[in-house]
Amino acid sequence: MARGENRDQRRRDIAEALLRVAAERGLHAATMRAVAAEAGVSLHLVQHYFDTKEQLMLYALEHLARQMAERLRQRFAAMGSEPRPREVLEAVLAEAMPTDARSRAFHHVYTSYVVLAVTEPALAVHPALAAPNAMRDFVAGQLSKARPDLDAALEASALLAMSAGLGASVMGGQQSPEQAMTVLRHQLDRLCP
Amino acid sequence: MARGENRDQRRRDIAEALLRVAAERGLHAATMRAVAAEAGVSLHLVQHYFDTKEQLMLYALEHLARQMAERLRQRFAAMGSEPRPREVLEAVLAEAMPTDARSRAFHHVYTSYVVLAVTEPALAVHPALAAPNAMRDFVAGQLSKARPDLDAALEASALLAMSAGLGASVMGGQQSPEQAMTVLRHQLDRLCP
DNA sequence: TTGTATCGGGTACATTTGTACCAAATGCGT
DNA sequence: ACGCATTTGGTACAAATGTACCCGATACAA
Repeated sequence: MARGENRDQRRRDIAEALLRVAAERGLHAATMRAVAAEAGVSLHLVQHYFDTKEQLMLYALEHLARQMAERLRQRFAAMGSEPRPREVLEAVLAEAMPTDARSRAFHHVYTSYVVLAVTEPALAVHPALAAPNAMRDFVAGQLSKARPDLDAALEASALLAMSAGLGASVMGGQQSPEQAMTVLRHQLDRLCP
Repeated sequence: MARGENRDQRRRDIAEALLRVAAERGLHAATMRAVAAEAGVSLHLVQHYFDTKEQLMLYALEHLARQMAERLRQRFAAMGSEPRPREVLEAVLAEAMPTDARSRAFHHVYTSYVVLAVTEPALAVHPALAAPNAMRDFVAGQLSKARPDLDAALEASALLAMSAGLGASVMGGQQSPEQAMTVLRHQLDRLCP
């Protein structure tokens, strides 16, 4: 039996259990015991696969980033071979919106990590939290392709900030996902007619 | 001696101690003992003025909202009697940007509360977390005054979302406050020429 | 078969946290 | 001066949490 693969699968299972607990009860509720119970394993097993809680937290964050990247990949694959920039941008920004339970959970946990990173240096340096930078460059590239006349970096920052802010307000229940998407599309209309 | 006033002052002192701890070490680090130590009083005193930790948390949130409202009032007072909408909007949105240590602390703690509210119903219903709604109405009013031709509610949502998102990215260190303000002013230029 | 390393489970322990209880001190009216 | 209510302080306690330790079981190598 390939023990290595099995080990990685176990680690993923446990990390996903942590993300489920964090999504439903908050990241502070993701204790070692709660994660073990959610994963259906013993406390010692969690300790066995992750020597310390910090390692588990970091691994779960990486797993979260992997899931996000995978979902984006699927969105791109669903589009044609030469999609229009406007189409790409709308897909990316829609993915960043908490519409269903899964994306709500993602937003909640990711924001929890971001807040935690403010006071935890070990988290702050983690590459997964630099994802917005890569996203900004990508959006800027698409924008400059569609509208070479405007300041792509600036507009990309504005667009992503608006997307993040709208996502937060949807999470807070201040507006519905549809309203948020309307606002976002309105901004997109200005940029990519 | 007016004991009532003294009592309120004490409660404010303790609440501010909680906000300081939360800003520097995270809201999860704001334990009863940590707050007492920060306030320079005994643990029992904190218990005396706030029967339970939840009450302390709620009161501190209200105090945070009061401080924010006070700062906004000062910004308005510093402007002329009949300020131009563009001026008002820029002041409001600048206040929402984490430029100095104080506004950084405010952003950090407020976001911590928002994240907590996702899983804590007692917090979710708190009026202080509905502040963005009032802010949106206010911004929409200023916008419609300057540009009656556009959809004020929609543009206000967009502007506030962008402001919140930019604030978050400044907190995360992805860009400087100056860069964020540049982006924000660019959007304002589009709306209020 | 025997030894050994990995996987799995249960229990124990020191620390921390919210809360409760009991004692001293201080201010005020009588 | 005395009694009483309020304020302040110290200690105690049950629950939870991260971590460490000990004991089987199982699969592979010699």
